[in-house]
Amino acid sequence: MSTTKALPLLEPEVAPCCPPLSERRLTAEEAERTAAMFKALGDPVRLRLFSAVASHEGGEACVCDISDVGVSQPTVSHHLKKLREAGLLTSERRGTWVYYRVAPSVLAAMATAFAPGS
Amino acid sequence: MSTTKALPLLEPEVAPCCPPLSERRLTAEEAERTAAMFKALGDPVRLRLFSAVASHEGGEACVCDISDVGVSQPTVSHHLKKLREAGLLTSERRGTWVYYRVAPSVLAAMATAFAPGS
DNA sequence: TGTCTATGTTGACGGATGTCGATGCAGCGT
DNA sequence: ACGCTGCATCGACATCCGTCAACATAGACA
Repeated sequence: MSTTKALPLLEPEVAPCCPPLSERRLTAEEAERTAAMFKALGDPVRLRLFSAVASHEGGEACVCDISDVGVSQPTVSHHLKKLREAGLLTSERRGTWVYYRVAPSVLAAMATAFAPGS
Repeated sequence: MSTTKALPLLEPEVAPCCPPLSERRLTAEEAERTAAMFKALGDPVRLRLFSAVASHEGGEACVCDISDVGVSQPTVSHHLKKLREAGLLTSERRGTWVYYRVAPSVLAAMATAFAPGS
C-alpha cells in the first residue's frame, strides 16, 4: 500500500554525528565529523570542563563555577571555545557572567555511536 | 543483617573508564583515563579503522581487510598500535595475518559515559 | 567617566602527533 | 635456501596543540 517510510515531518532533528561504529564502516566524511567530537573530548581538561557543565545543577554553569581545573584562565577559555566549536557546548552571556550548557541531544547522539550494530 | 554490598565475587570486571559525564564532575584521574580513549577515537583514520573492525563479520578483521583508508601501510600500523595502546582493540597473529577485534566491553563502557546522570 | 570583575583574544613557545620512505621481521610457498 | 607477502618498527619531517603572560573587551557599579 504505502512505503515503509514514516512521515518526513517531525524528524528527530539533524543528526550531526555518530552512526553506530559497529553497524558498518564509517565513510570518510562521517569519520571526519564524528572524530572531531571525540577529539574535543580527548583532552583531560576539556573532558573535566564538559563533565562539570553536564553535571551542573540546572544544566548550565558559568565559567567561574568550573574553572578550577588546574590551568590558567586563558587556557580554560581556550578549551571552552574548542568545545563550542565542536558543537558540544553552547554559551550565553547574561550580565557579567557567561553560562555554558551541553548542546541539545549531544549526549544521546554520541551514545548511539557505541550502540550494538549487528 | 548484612551490609548492602553485594558479593565481591563475579564483579562485572574492571571498569577502566567512563563514569557518566553528566552524573558528577570527573576527577583528574578519571578524566585522564577516559580522555585517552576519546583521544584515540579522535582521529578520522583511527575512527574508520575502529569502525571497520567493529563492524566486520565475525567481530574481527585482519589488517589487509581494513587498510584501505587512504594512508600508507606504516601509517595504518601506527594507528592500530595507538588503538591497541588505548585498550580499544586487541590483536592476534594467526599464520600470515594479524587479526584485530574490539576489546571486550569497550563499547558498553564508553556508552555509559553518555548515559543521563541526574 | 572611571574602576573593578569576568571572560575572550593574541602571540609565542615547547612538546605531541600524523605522515611517509626505508628497513626489519615472521610465515608461507617454491 | 630463496623469494614473496603481510605487518611492525625506525627515523625524519611538518604540522598541530596545550599552555601561559599580556592585553583586550564587556558589564556592573559608583
